[in-house]
Amino acid sequence: MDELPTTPEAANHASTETVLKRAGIDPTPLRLAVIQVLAREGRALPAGDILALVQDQHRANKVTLYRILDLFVEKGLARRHSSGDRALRYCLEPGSAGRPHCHAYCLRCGRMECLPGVEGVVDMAALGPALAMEVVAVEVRIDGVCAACRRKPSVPETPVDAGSGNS
Amino acid sequence: MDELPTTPEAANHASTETVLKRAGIDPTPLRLAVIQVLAREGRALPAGDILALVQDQHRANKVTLYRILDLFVEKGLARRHSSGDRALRYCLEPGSAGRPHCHAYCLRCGRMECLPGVEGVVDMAALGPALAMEVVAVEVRIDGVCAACRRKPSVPETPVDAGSGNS
DNA sequence: TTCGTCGTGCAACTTTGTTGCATTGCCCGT
DNA sequence: ACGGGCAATGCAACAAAGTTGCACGACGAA
Ligand SMILES: [Mn+2]
Ligand SMILES: [Mn+2]
Ligand SMILES: [Zn+2]
Ligand SMILES: [Zn+2]
Repeated sequence: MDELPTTPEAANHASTETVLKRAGIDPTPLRLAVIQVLAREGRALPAGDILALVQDQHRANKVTLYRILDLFVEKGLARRHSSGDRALRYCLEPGSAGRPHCHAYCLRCGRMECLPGVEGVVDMAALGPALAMEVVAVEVRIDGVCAACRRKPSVPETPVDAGSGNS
Repeated sequence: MDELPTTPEAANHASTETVLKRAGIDPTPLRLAVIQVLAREGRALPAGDILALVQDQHRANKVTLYRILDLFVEKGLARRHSSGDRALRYCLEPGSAGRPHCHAYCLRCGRMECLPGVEGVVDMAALGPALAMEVVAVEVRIDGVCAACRRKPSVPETPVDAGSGNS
């Protein structure tokens, strides 16, 4: 089953199907399209953006998309994060390893990049009082202005539409 | 110079007014009620909760509340945080120091407690790639189950049809 | 076939927050 | 006192993101 794919496209399709199956998820065309969008973009996207990208190839409904995203999160395939704006964002586990990771959110363009895992970044011991709680997850988000945006004139343009040139 | 009252109670009328004035905010009755609720609760509250608490004493409209909260955030009096559910939460700077701090969010009861500052908790150097961004804020949230909730039966309300005389 | 489940779609709804505009009270210059 | 701004508040309508209820077609098991 570890055949070398001949093209990146084929690799993407073949391996995402395998990923879904191994997670116990029936690899329907729509689910494949969703996971491929997430894999291709490699960062945390709001559902609206995912829908727009998926719809480039597939007719799709937002309710179904939300259900697919919930399923991915439930099965540990994807993670859901909040960005401080109103929309939650979804990303794959980078490297398909199941480790939680930090994010960087650009307040100007709305891009949310995945960063290394939280291990070594957060010193849980320094949070004394927090340890009164049974920890389930640790969210770390760096808000700021990304390199690309800093290079651009700081035009007070339309603020953060969470859109990335799609649709 | 910035002597805080020795008791939290004393803080509740005389000093909240001073805090507002020093922040350049006209201390209207409604604004005083809002900051007093935040000071009294000492944790991060969603706007809906703040409105309910304020309305115990004061007739108030949600639009005005949102505008007051925006103003507090803009003037650096309060902070806005996301909790993973879709309501943003507001808290005062603990100790009236202007330092950002971490939070603990209970997934069961929804309480969001303020924790110590992020200094000493997050190792920014460990985030290599993130440093491509000009950092504006660092959000750290610990999700889990708080001590109080862990003590309670894990299922608050289950539609189990045990023989309790319900037909 | 008949049945049940699964994946999807659509409309209506809920929650959270925002916009537009009216009203009220206050300060300020006349 | 008068009148014009202006700040603070309120109300209704709106908007974005997500959820619920229900229907429908596909498909496989009985
Ligand atoms: Mn991520
Ligand atoms: Mn706080
Ligand atoms: Zn950017
Ligand atoms: Zn709790």
